[in-house]
Amino acid sequence: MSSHQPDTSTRILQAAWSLLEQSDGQNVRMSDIAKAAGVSRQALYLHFPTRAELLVATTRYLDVINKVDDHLIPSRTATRGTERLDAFIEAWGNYIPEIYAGAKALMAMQATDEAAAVAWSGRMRAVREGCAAAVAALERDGELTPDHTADHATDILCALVSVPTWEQLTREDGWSQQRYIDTTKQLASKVLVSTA
Amino acid sequence: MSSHQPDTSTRILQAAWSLLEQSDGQNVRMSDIAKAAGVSRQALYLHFPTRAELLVATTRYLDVINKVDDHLIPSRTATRGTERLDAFIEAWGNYIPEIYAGAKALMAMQATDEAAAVAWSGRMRAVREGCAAAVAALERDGELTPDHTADHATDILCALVSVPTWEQLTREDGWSQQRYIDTTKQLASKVLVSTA
DNA sequence: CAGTCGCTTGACACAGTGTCAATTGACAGT
DNA sequence: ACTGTCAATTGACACTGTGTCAAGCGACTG
Repeated sequence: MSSHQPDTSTRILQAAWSLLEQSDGQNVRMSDIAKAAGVSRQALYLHFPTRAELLVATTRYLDVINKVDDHLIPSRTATRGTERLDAFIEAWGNYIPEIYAGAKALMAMQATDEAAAVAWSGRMRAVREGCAAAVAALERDGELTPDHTADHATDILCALVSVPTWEQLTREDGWSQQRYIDTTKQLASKVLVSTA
Repeated sequence: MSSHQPDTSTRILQAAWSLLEQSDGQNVRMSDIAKAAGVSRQALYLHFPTRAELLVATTRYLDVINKVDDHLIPSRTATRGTERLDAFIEAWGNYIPEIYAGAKALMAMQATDEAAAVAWSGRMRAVREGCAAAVAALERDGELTPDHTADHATDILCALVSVPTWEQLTREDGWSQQRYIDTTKQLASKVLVSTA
């Protein structure tokens, strides 16, 4: 609603996202984004100090667009620990493809840009909290395997649902999204739940 | 043995590797390598056509230095499927830290450089063959879980022992190499072996 | 003594990021 | 209408890093 034309910052973010999505997060230059947004290259720097910040802002913009919190409601309302684990994997696992292009661009920048590294690890910290909550729910219900401490189990779950793992299984090995979700749920159960 | 001074190509590869190792594969420029090798920057291009090719050559050089085949002997001579699985994880898992810096540099280049992407996926194909062999050994001994086909199980094992997963657990989560190896063996067993 | 091989020197083209200064156009408030 | 301000444009520039090119040089070989 509101204005017919979104403001320039928003148009830039939309253009950035559209290009990132088209090219899986690769080879997106500032000048490309400017052109797509119908704005001069310098205008980008009036709104975002660096390319890294623009990328970060783009992923944040995505969270708003996709109403990421809504995705997580089933996970938070799930009662039993195992249900919660499945709901978390379902929610996050299905969110990965939404943000993959942005994640990839940001991960690629980490190598050279310190700010990008910090930004990305911040976003991953949020996922880790989701993992930790799922593990805590298992532990509360006495379903957590005795093989691992809660911290240790959180590390494992985090690795299982990481973006590179998703990328390898769905992009390189050709798994469907459904197979990815189902199998990840099953692996997490086998590995973390004692009474499975 | 032989000459007191190794030839220029070798000196370049040694210098490249030394710098990659020092900086975990990041921020290593052609000019840095040239300086470290005591050679002009242009000399690098007389021996390797591009930075990507030099990186690839460096990882190949590592395989020779580390006698990668020797590492794999215990894996190939293991008799039972489960032994073989453990031996493979032990061998490859302990080889990852040796090559990590090179892997990281090559993975970072994939984003922009097609040749680097091809080179890296080629090297990963070799790992996949190791995974497939371990899974085949399990299947032969009737120890493979009925939950997955052999192909599917290979995909899972590949993901479990991937470099990004190793990176996350040991570099971000602070796991010791020993814990990484032990836990990965345990996870692989739980997930792939029927009689575990 | 000529040839050639390996390497050096210095210059250059190119792409991409980030910076700067001058300018324009629109939209206030008085 | 006059002034100020704000958003954006234009065009130039610095910087970094890769890759290319041409000329030259020293050592070893026939």
